[in-house]
Amino acid sequence: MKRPTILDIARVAGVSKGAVSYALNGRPGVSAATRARILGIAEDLGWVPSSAARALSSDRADAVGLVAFREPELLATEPYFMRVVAGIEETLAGRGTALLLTTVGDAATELDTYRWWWIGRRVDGVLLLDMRTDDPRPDLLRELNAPAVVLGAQHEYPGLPSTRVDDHDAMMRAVGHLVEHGHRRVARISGPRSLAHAALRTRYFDEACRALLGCEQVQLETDYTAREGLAATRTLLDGPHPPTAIVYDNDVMAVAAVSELTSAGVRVPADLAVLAWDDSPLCELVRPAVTAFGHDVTAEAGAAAGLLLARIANGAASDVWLTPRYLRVRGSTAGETR
Amino acid sequence: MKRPTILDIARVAGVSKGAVSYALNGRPGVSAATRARILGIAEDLGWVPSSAARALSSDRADAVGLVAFREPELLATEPYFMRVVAGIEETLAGRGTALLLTTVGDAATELDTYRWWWIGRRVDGVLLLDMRTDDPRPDLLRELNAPAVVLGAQHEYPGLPSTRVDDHDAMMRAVGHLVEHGHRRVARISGPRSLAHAALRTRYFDEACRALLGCEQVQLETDYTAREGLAATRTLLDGPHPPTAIVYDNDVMAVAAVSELTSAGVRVPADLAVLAWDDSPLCELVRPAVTAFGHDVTAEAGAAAGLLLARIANGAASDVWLTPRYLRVRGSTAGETR
DNA sequence: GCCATATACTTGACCGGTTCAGTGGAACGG
DNA sequence: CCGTTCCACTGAACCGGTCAAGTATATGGC
Repeated sequence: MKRPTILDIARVAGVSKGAVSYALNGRPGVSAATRARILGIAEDLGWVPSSAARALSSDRADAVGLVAFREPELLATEPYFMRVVAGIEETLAGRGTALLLTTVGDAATELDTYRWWWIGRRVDGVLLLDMRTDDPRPDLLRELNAPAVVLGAQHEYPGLPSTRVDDHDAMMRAVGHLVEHGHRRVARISGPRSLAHAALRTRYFDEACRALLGCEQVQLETDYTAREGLAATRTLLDGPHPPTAIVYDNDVMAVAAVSELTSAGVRVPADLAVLAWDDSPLCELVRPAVTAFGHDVTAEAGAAAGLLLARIANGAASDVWLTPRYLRVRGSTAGETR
Repeated sequence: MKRPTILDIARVAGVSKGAVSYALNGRPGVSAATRARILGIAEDLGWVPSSAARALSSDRADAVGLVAFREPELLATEPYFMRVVAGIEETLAGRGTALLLTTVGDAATELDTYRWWWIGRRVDGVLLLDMRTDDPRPDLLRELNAPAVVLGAQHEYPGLPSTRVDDHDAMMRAVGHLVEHGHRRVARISGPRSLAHAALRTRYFDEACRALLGCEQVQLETDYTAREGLAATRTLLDGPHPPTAIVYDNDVMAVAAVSELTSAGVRVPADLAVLAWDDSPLCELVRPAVTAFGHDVTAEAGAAAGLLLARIANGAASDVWLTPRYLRVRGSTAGETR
């Protein structure tokens, strides 16, 4: 049982395949009656366009790509990535655009993937995630002249439309929230500073502390895993001036810390307040639930996908500012102390 | 700057494009010297095969598909799915095969996706996940004659090679583990019984309880979310004969329960032992860490992807049995009771 | 009644590969 | 020295769409 082609439809309808093509694509050139007849025949035959043929002749792949360059462990634990994928899908679904997904272990493979996908026309464009400082990807994509959109950019990337966030105000509010609850010794456990957003938040944290507490506070760097997050927490608490509140740069570390600390007899938030940067269902999984600065990751990813589709369709290139982050106050900073 | 084609290479090399095709694909028909020269020119020109052209002429898409039919919330929280994706990628990467991923919200869209992907030749085959009772997908894929592999099948699916697991022995060991620790009233909080594995585990749990405890024990059904898991837990503990141990059908519910209960003053495992069916980094995130029955999801998914590639390449169709599940004993069933 | 225009098609080139049936020349055997 | 075989390569069809250019028929205006 061979898959039907437009030629099969043309034969049944008694017209040329050109006419069938016009009819199926809803463009002028066929009468309404003929169009309806052709559509009916296509339906009867169970015709589905050959993506390869379409891609070859119209130079579109009807697919966009997403490359994940993360530790496998983190990829599995952190809800962030799947929420991004879900958001992208929400936009792509129904528009006939597919999502190509791959995970890579090193930066060279990452660049090769973009290059092959684009030159081989597997994708019409790509989404960029987790921008790094001195990230080689924007240059590559500009060189390739491939449509690309940056998800959650902290600054402008010339030539690459982005969904933009600004953590500056959010960080001010985060530290402000802790200060309001009486904290004077606040620390932060950061993700790797090679990531642009982690580096920037580190700066913003310093600024916020200077503004609200009069001096900078200690910050430690980790790889975002629960293991390193816990180790950093221990380092801080065992130090000479243990903080009374810690801002964690992701949900995984914050949740791990709350679990570990409460079971060790540390009262959260009475002895130590915990605030997570990314909000996710994980934050509700532990007790006390974790106060978090969050935003609608799914919606953001959907917006980015929309931006990419627009860029592919007509070269549009304006940034989209995301709705500001929200502070979801939960027990880990403001619970009953008992 | 147009992308180079094999015709460009042919012109530079002074041969026909047929010769270039032979050279690039490593098949006989060109001399070693010519082949080397052509390869060099291709490299210089930065040539990358057009996936569309290749797909069109050779009737291969060099891609496989994965359709996720899950609650968005669960998709984000449960590490399972991302581990599957990572495992698949591990096998596909380097073989030049891409992964098409989509999430769907209903069964009709799910089937349509498979149909379009296959008839439109977007994929050479698909992976099936989360088999349901009376799942319509095997029939559809057999009808389409599309290569497909079932990941984690509990029984044989005629025509569909599978990676097979058998939860029967594992369930016996799980209940045995709890009985050994002195538990006589054991309950289980299941995932939706519309899922084949959840339904089967429900049966196995009954069998294990009859064999090891002399009578069946209570089981409640949920949708796998933390919310319903907690509600079911409450129902059990507030009932007339509260269990002293609960087997949760996924990591999310078990972890949520441990957090909630310990913060409510329930001692785990002294008052209530908790065992999770799927092991994942989540289980290590809470205190006490959650005892879990697990298996190497990443490796399993990789094996399934390998099976699919073999099936696509040569129609091979033998099932692969996975290494048995392991029981990772942690604090939630065997911790110091203090 | 005749030319201009619109409509509803047809025709065929084209996208960039793969593949099969030639073809010309060198090597080889007798 | 001629016929056969093998090798290295050419030429062209083909995959299934898209689309620009061409054609035949109907419609309209004056």
